Amino acid sequence: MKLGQATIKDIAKALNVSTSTVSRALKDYPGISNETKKKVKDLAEHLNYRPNAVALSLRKSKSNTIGVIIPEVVHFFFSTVISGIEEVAFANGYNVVLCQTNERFSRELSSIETMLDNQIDGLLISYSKETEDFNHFKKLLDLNFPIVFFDRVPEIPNTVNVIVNDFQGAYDATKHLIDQGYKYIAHLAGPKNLTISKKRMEGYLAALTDHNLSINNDWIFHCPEGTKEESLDIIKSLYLKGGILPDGIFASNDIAAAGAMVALKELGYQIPSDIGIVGFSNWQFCSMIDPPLSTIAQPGFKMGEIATTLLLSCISNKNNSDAKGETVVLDTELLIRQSSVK
Amino acid sequence: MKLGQATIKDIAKALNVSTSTVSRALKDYPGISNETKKKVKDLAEHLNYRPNAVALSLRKSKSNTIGVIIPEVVHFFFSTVISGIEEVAFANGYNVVLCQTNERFSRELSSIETMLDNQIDGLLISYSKETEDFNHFKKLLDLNFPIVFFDRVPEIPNTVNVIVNDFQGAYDATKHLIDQGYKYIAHLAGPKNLTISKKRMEGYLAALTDHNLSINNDWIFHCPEGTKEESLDIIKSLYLKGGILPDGIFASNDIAAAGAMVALKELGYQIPSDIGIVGFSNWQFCSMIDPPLSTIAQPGFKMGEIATTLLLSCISNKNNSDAKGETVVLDTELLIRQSSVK
DNA sequence: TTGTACGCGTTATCAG
DNA sequence: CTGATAACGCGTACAA
Repeated sequence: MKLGQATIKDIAKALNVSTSTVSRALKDYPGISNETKKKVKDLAEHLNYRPNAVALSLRKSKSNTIGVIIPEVVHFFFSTVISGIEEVAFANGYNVVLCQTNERFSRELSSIETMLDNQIDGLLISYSKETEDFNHFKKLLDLNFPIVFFDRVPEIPNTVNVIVNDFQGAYDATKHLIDQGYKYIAHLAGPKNLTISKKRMEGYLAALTDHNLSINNDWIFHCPEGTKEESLDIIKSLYLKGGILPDGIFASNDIAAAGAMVALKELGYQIPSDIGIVGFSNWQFCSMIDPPLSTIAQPGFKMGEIATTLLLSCISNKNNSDAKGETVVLDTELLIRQSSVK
Repeated sequence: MKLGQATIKDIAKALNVSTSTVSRALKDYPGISNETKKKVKDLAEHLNYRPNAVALSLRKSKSNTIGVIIPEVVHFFFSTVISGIEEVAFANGYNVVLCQTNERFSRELSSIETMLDNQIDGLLISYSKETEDFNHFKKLLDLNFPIVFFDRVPEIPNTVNVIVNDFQGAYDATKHLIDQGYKYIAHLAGPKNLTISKKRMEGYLAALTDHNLSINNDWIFHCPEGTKEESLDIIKSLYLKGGILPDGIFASNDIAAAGAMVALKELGYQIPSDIGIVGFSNWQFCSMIDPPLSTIAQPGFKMGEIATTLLLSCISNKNNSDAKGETVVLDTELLIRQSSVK
């Protein structure tokens, strides 16, 4: 909207100079007399002049804005990443526009379109669960448009990615359960088409194998929704079936772990004495529930910072075309709480 | 950045017509032959033409973008509000730029400035804990700039606000504790300068008074931080002091309630049999902790929807100047879980 | 039915 | 040291 904001033109008119003079004076360009410079600056301050960012974008074909696309804000990990992104972006004079896809592919597509219409200089994205086709990314990458993927990264060559070591995190979690004496460990896995789900599953399997524990495919459950209810139902029906049952659960996310915990408690099991549980992400509630949930902490803030730093450097190096792909892998941390300590 | 995107000019050149013809053809203006219209549209589609939103903003002095300022994304309530905002905004062709202040006044100021530089059409804001001076809002309001306040609203006449009935929510929570037989009810209050804190306190006090319970000022604690640790410390030191102690706690937010719960459990109290607890906001963890936490649910999504609807109508009615203030009050809902049921 | 010219706010370039 | 001009991409009043 129009705020009656003073423009460079207004200043020029008031001072009887040209707009170019005003522009130069304001930016301390060489070759402006101190006198006019002072006059201009004083008036600008007095009128509370602020350059119109839209006009600048148009003129310079650069908006100083980056787009961020995430699945959901109501998600501890992602909201932490956002904070990291904002910090670095603001510190470097960049603005952030944010869209959540609500895990829907169509929303992802339309968000990207809109952001491009608005001339964003680059894109940070963690794609939706529904996204199985990466052509919308490839098209942009072919045009040399700066994109950094974080957490959920596509299998496309030469992209710039920031991820956590999901394999290692899952391995650590599972090994920890094993070290605690749990021998029959089930896994609540994430959505099938996400690499993070696969890596976590692999870490889980590797830990079992490395410790000579057998793998039971009936104890690996996919949780496409990721809701508490989903895992609650899964675990309940598993334990109600009877037979040989797991004495440990590694869940690929905390919500699923919490659901499992509720289910087990309702069935009368004691945690951690009967069954040990470890989650993934370190949501705030982990330390609040009973027993407190052991989990794998992901450095979300740091991920946001790094992803943004990388993106900004992509943006400035866009000419030096030889853009090799790059994947930064951040370490996770096993947080041992009571849910897994016998 | 420049994406090699086709412009209206490119189409015009390719078709040997003027840019105005192209412009008109694309928008189905009257007075364009069907023939050229078709040619233009076909080529536009073929080139994947999309209008440059920045140029449009400049031309029309309208960006179709609204700014949203909140204290923190990592906050269940606010992230829910964001979803509501996005829904309505997108449905009406508006974009959303988001900034979090991290509860800092300086960040609030700078975010607003930046957003104005980017020509946002209106602002949705829930201000920071540190904000005690509202001049930055007043200035904009005087210029007739569209602002809608939500949840945390300033005491300025004739503003447009969306809030929940904090008084009633707090009253319901406290009354519920009383109905359950708790007689000595403490209050963990929010930051002093927020109206929501005051209202919740008032609701708490009114419920006590209405039920002939005495008010004990030593049992009212302010929690400026709102962290778990803060309330944990407060409650621990209270109960370690001994003497007559509360048998009920109404916390003005769930995190504080959770902290209190941890403290009490560590001290060996049973919840809810010894002490009943009710929180405020209905974070996801409420149903996961043990015992599940009774709380007051706030309709965050709806608040976002309504606030945005109001803002958009402010934006379109900016001429019909007689803008009276308006405050929409949404109902809360008492969710009774085990933490408060004797 | 179509084209010309201008302006939105800014800066880069070229002249003076 | 300063000014005029063009351009970024688009829409529109006016002219033809």
